[in-house]
Amino acid sequence: MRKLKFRKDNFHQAKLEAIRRLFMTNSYNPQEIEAKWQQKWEETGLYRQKIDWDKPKHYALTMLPYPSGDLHIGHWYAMTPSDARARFMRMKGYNVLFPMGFDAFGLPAENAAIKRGIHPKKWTYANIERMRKQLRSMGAMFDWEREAISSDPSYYKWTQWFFCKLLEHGLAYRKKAAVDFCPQCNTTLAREQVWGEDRHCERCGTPVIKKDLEQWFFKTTAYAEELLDFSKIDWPERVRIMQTNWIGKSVGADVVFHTEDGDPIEIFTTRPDTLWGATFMVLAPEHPLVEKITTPEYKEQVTAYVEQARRMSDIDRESAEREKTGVFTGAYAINPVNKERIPIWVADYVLMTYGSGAIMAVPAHDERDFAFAQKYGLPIVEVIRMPGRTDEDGPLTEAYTSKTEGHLINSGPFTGTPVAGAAERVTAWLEENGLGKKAVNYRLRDWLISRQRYWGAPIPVVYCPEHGAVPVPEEELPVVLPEDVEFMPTGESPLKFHEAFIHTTCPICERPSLRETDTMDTFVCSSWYQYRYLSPHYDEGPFDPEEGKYWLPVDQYTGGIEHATMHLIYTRFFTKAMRDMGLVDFDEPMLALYNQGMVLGPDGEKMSKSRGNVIAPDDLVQQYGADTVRAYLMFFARWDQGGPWNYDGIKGPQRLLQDVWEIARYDYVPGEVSKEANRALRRKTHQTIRKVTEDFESFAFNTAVAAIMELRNSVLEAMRMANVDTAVWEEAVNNMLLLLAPIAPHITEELWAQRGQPYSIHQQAWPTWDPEVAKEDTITLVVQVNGKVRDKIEVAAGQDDETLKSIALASEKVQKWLDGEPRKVIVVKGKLVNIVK
RNA sequence: GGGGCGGUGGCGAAACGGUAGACGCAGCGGACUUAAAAUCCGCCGGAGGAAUACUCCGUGUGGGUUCGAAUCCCACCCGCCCUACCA
Repeated sequence: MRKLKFRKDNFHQAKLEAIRRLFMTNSYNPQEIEAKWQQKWEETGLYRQKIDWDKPKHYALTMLPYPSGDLHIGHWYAMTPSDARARFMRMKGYNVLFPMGFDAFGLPAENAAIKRGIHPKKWTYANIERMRKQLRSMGAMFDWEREAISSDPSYYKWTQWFFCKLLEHGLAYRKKAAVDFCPQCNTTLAREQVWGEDRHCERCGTPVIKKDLEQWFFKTTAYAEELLDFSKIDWPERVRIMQTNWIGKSVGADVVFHTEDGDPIEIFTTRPDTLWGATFMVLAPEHPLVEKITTPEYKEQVTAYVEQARRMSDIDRESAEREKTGVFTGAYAINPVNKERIPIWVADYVLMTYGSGAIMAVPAHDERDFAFAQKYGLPIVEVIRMPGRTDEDGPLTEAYTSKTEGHLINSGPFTGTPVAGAAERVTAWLEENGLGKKAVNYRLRDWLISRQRYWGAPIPVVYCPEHGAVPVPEEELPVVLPEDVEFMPTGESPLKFHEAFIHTTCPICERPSLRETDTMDTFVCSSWYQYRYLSPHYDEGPFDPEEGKYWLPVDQYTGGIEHATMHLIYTRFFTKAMRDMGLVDFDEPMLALYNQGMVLGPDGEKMSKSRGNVIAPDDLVQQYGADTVRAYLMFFARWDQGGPWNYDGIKGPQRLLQDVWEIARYDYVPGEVSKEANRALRRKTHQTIRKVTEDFESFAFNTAVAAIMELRNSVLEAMRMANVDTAVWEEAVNNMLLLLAPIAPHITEELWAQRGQPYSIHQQAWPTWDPEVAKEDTITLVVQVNGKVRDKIEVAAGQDDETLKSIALASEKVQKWLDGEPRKVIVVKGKLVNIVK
């Protein structure tokens, strides 16, 4: 196709100007129409989402916000594309559930109470009120009648109920352990909430300390193996990798060593094939056997070392760079495979929290053991021979750790066998000889859920002098958080001092007992919120099973990557536990997941109040209207990547909506109609439907908006030239509105109404394209010589390879570059010919 | 140390192994206006050239595979994120 060169048409130019002047009084006023339609949608219950077994369902979920007080642009960035996708699915014919709520327990509320004397409840609910309004201004299709707030007693009753159920099923337990404690927040933390090299608190950044406390745990490790299976969900590889690494599965063997006095010491190793090279053992300072086996002459220094390790912060202790330290206990163990007598040491590089808290040390084939052996002059015995190495090469200068290259030496029956597969063979041999057994260890720890704070769901447990920890019976739930409390400047939980709360009776024997004063980690609340949304007022269970049958599980989840190893593991754990309790009949809470990126400040840095680079959505909505803000957020970058905010960039989408406003209201009168122009506009319309549909499917919102802009450009061209039939014009304009409806719901609704179309545009069927109409009549045949473009020829579409080849060879421009017969000619169907000289 | 993601015009970005830079922003020239804003028309990767003829160079760097590479492979540099004595 020759590109249509349009001449400027003065008549229509003048007409356009006249029309534009007319619109001055009737111009696009987002504030007015947005408020109007938000109200109408609410009045007509347009977004009420009800079970309809005749329609396929789609449960779209976006991560619920914490009610911090103001809706951040990041919330808009997470929610508006999710909303657009949900609207798209609805127009595609799905019955879509798209709920919203608040993760309303948590520390900031309590800190505000301490700092400014406002009660956490008052602070939280005032914030929720404010944020609800802001959320409404987005024009999202949230069904507000399904709103759930985790700090409502009607919600946390069921959080507590889940606690009791987990306890009943052996998935919750209490134990004394050295746990991470944030001195600033005055509470213990889950392992996942301790971040970074300096091991700081996720919330406030203060380095954590270790404390020995009785705490409640959820047994996430019970599902460690199943959590590694992602075969039933379509989640980003990145999240799967992060979870896999976090769970950290290692396969090896448990081997029992014995001290000379016969005390057994169990160790876990991933390298049973190096057993013959174990030249000493190391116990963690906290290991229970340390005290027993230490000989009198070493008692003093061992005790001192253990004391010192206990006092040392995790930062120092767990830093890999630090030089390893340790002390000899005076005791010896017998290596079970070769009966060698090997010394037992205590060193803090061995952690009590992993494996059994004791290791066999094989300095020749483990970097840490090598460094330790060198420092303390312990023997290094090589048992895996590196290919090409001989005895003449002298002692090893570093640990040789390959599991694939080399063969075993000095290893009894295994001497001479290749290292590849040796671990498995040795494990089998250990089992046959009763020396050890195959074992699997996970890095994943059980989830510590106790928090020494007030603003959370109370752990529903009573401590009876007779019966110990007794769960509160279901009919007495919820254990209500008392409101008449006084906040300590230290951050200490006021529950501890609330006499009426603490003192109760044992549910079993009615003896005076004390209530648990710890509350649950807020991640417990958010582990099951997707179920509460189904029926937030239901009071016979956490959710109405009738609703569950229809809506569950979540089909599409969207949210930030930062929850990969926290919320997203916890909620999977919850669902698996719920399945095993018979509450649901599926294995995974969310079938598909998509992670959006982050909007950065205009300076390219993470937005923060202290940097002063925060973009306030309220101001933007005030200035441009919600539709423009939505369109810009979807347009400016790939959704999964995000990027810096750009003040000028928003003008593009603003002009788009402005143009759409004028186009849709334009009283089109055809002038001199050309068949070619008709065909071209229809083609563009149908191509755009195809492009936008595909882009919505794959979350490529930026190119979807770009495609609509292109259609806008074509429609403006037709407006100027007045060279298409009215029917073609109408088709283009109506489809443009339909395609834009999920992105800019207000303006499209308004224009749809103004054009006399039935309410609501959001209930219309998503447009379909006709491949025949969308097809190109001509193609640009690219002709290359040796891979370099030498000509571009417009030819009719659908010609066979031979024809394209002869057209290409006939080109004068191409002939210039040829001398004689080409060696080879490659034809790419309907696209390109490459001539190889 | 390990793992992941990314590096394309002045900027945000497009591009099933097949015309690099769609779409948008900014900029420049022009129209309209007393003027500005808005709007409209045109140009817009770099070099050479009077040129909308044409040629060469261009997707972080260096190699490789291929008729053909931003795209696939190897090595390296830079940026961001996660993880880190896990036996």
